[in-house]
Amino acid sequence: MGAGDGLTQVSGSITIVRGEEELYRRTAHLFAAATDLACAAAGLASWVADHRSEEFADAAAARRGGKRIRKLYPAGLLLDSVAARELARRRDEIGAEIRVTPDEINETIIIDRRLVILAGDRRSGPRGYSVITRPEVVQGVLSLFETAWRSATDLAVYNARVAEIRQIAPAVLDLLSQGVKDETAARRLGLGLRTYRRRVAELMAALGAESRFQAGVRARELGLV
Amino acid sequence: MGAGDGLTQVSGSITIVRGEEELYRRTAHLFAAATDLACAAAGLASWVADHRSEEFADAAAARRGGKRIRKLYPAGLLLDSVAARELARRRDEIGAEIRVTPDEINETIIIDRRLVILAGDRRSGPRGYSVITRPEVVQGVLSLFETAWRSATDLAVYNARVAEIRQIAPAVLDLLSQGVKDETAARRLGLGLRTYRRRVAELMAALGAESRFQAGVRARELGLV
DNA sequence: GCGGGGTTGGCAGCTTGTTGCCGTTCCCGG
DNA sequence: CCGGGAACGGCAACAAGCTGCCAACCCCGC
Repeated sequence: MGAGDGLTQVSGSITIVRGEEELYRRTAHLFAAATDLACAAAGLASWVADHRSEEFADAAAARRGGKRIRKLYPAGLLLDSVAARELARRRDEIGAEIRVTPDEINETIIIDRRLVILAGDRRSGPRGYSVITRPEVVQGVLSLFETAWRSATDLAVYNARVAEIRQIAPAVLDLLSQGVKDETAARRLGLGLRTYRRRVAELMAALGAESRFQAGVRARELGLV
Repeated sequence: MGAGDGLTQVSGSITIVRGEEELYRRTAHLFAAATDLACAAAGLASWVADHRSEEFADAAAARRGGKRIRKLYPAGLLLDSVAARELARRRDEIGAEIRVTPDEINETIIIDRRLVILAGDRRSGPRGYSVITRPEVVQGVLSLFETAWRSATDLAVYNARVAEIRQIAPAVLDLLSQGVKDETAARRLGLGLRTYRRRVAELMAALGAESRFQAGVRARELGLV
């Protein structure tokens, strides 16, 4: 069943594509023609997040034609100034509306409200992508995206909000990832313990984490540590 | 100063090489000719860990010639059965002596006790590798490696030790990375709280982590979550 | 100078996490 | 059956983490 060509056909309206090159081959024309694109990305560098920005430079140039591009990213990305700048660049050069959320994101692309690409588990081998055109599924995913979009925060707004914590984030995250206890870390940074813990709580909020283990996973995932 | 060819010459005996392809190009002959190889790897998939296993298949075939290959890996890798099997394969097919340690590892390769390759920070752009022949530095790094090697545990021994925790590790790690509290997690796994916490403590020991944040970072780093 | 707003840091109460202790249970070997 | 060893799970003591409270301080505008 197509085991050799990186493609698995599951049903008439759900297709599993293995690997990003194959996905690109099959979907490039859809992106080029799309007038409405919605993406939820787990990070800065994934295919979902970045997929061939050149096409979107083209799309941006055609923005007068009514193309709409929306991208949803993890809020934690803005703890890193390089990533923050890159997101702003994507917004400005590509004309994408960008919002961020501390909630965990399932990597998703929705094209013209009628085709959905879901990224599979990243852990095992070449990544699988589900390409779905079944209307009920598309509507369901779109509904979830809209909900997430509505509760997300505009890039510029959130960026301003975390500008200050971003200054201290690397130091705090570094100490946390070394297993340093709060009292020691606070002393090293010349902060009171209460203030250090405030900083940690702010970082955890941005990472959308409810435990320190989860925060560690998230921080590593986003390349912050 | 070679900015265009992926190579930066720092001094007569310390060379910075940018990117793994370039590093391979410059060192392949050294690996082929090496009779003593010592590697400390941060994970399963990094260049340091895996660098062209074909060459070592050759090396294994030539084992009668007196080649010695030692590899040091993070103990946490053995929490994953796929990784555990892969390490055993590398030991058996390549004839490498493999030990594991819970301590944090700096990615290092030592060739014939006279050349050292240190992997640089993985966070920014193409990875830099320092190729060092300066004897004092080589001896220093070698000394550190020997110390780590001595305190490390043989693969088979550690593997047997964690075989049982490995069964439950995925479930525990999954719950931890979702931010689930201990009491809830224990109930979900049908364990008493004290036993769940024993499991968590064992996982943290294998990960060499002293805080849950650090454990989360390590677990993610090793691809366990 | 005064008032308002925001931040800091110590304190305290509470929750969560860490680990020793010990009785209970199970398994295995003699 | 008995004894020994290991694991489980409840309990408790303690440490670490979370967060509200509030006084003190700083900055800014009027």
